[in-house]
Amino acid sequence: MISIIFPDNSIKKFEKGTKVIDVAKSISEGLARKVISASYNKETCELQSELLVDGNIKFYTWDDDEGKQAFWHSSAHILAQTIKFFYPKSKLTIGPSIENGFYYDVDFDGESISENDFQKIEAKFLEFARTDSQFKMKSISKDDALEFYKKEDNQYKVELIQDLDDGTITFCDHSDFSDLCRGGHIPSTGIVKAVKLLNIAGAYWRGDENNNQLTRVYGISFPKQKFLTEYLDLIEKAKERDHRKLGKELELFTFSSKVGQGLPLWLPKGTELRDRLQNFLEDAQKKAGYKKVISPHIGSKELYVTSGHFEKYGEDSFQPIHTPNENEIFMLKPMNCPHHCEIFNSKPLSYRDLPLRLAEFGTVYRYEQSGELHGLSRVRGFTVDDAHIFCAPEQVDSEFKNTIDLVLYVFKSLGFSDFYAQVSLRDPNNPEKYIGSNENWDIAEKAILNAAKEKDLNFKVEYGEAAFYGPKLDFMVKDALGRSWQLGTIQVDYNLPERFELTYKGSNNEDLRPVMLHRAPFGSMERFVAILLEHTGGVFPLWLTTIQVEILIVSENFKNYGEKVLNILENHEIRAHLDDRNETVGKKIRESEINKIPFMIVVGENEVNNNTISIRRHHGDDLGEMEIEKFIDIIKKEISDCIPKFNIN
RNA sequence: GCCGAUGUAGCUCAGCUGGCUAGAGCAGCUGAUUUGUAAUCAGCAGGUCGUGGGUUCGAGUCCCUCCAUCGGCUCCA
Repeated sequence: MISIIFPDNSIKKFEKGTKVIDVAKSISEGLARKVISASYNKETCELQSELLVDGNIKFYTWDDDEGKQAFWHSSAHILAQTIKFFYPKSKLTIGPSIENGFYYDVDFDGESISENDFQKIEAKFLEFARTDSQFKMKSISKDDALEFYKKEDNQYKVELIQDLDDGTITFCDHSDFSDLCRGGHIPSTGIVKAVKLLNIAGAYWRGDENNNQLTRVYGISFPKQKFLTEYLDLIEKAKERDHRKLGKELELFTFSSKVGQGLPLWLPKGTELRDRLQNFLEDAQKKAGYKKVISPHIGSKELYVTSGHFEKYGEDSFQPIHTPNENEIFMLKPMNCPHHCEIFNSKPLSYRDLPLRLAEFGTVYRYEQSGELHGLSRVRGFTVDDAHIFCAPEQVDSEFKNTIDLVLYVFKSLGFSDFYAQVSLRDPNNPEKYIGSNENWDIAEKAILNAAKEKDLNFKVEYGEAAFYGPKLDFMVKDALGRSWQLGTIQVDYNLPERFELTYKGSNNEDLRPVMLHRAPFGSMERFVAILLEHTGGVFPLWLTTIQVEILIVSENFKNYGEKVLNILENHEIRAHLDDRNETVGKKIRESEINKIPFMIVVGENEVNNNTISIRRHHGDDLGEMEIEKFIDIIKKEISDCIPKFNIN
């Protein structure tokens, strides 16, 4: 007999060799019907697995993430089966589940597949699913496994198997299809009732661009047709919040192929928005002891040779700018730090001057790969809300934590609650990728981890993601379609102070080396506005929005009164606009709604006679007729309630 | 940069298997209307069909080049 512990901590005895599904049945038939995957002692297992030792069991249904992963992973098997049916010569590689669905990477070996083929593949997929074939795991010797794929001339699977130990290799069979697989399936194919292939893309074998490029087929599947319909609706709705669409509709920014790829043009409304964000952060930074500086958009090549960036990125960036003097070479500024180092160097400093916090909304230019450009989220010219904190080593800890506070303040002010922190450390296997001493890296990495813990951040550690000059902590936020983007960032740098030979005088008149912190709460103005648009759907907080009040006159006869109202509002520093066009009220309201104006004021004969205004909110709430002063109180209170307040402790 | 898809008026789209002067709605302009909570009516104007080349008696439609955009991959100081 073995003892099995359930999630509620109850313990039951079972015969050794009892199947997982039978354990589920022992609880209830209902559970046994719903359960689609399970874990035993924290490892995924099959429902048909026989339990041989004591352990903790957990059952998963479609409602659990683990259940969905098993469902989609199993769907990838069916997709592979279908692809093999239509393209017998194709070579399968890997087919995992992902956050939303699954994919399979396939080498089609000269044959081609396109979206036009999706329909027939989906139909065949469902046909295979309806055979309701069980997923069955089997162990196989390394030699047999290699033999199996060598016969198919599948070098990818051979490569995978060669990395595995004999005795640990398993295949999963369903119907007449067999695939190398670690496990974690739903019981049978019949549970999959709906499937949709989403797109095809190129993907490099093992994620390395020096390897063959495979064809990745993305799909998603569901246990009910209805869920698929709902999912597709959700995607359509999310596309409505795409910042590229909203940016065009709200006239915030544009691009021109004549200006160049990835070079955004900020329109008047977008510029106002961006300025307001900039002022908001600058106010906070002023209170937090930052000093503003300004540096030019180019710098001599020597500057970047000194910083090490030329060696690292020179080939892949915008190329040097030449002058009539043969030996004079400048580079477009790809970052602000080297300039700020020279500002630090501009006069002798002592420990009493530290921490020195130099802030600049600095525009930089990076030659991003053309395929990477994405609306405002990834561009070639952008403005970093940059600052560099030069401090004594013993100040790193507190400066780092204060900076986290500033970033959290920015996020909170703009309603970003769904984010996580990514701590990026060295790749322990490739120490040569980084510059700076091991000792300094250790100190910096420890400082970041401590700060993240102490500030109670929801963080995960990624090895090998550090910048070449130091470890960092990035604040990651998702866009409308669930893609993660880095916004705020804080980076420790022991390297540039070394390269620029930065020193300050200690209390004993000795020369000491400062530590540098790079930080940007927004990340960049471009990307921040992009994500802000997608999160708010273009309905910005009242304090941030460009036009707070649109005044609509019922007819031209009330233009004078409208102007009077406009005047009063402007005197109270409320951002209002008078729509005095010769159009119907209905049309003006419709346009104000489309432009997402928070308040609409309607004035006509009634209002003129009563010396009042009528208020309508965005989305249709009618606040009725009231005196102007009363409205001013209401809107002022709302603005002050939502306007961010920054207090330093 | 790589794989795949897309590109018709300022915007959103129609244009069948190649066949007369390429259509619509919105936006714009002009005029009428003086309007009460999500589109008043009429008229006008607006396109070398992304670019360059090719096939053809004939190309928005077929083929190639380049450019840009979109979905991924790789990259992201």
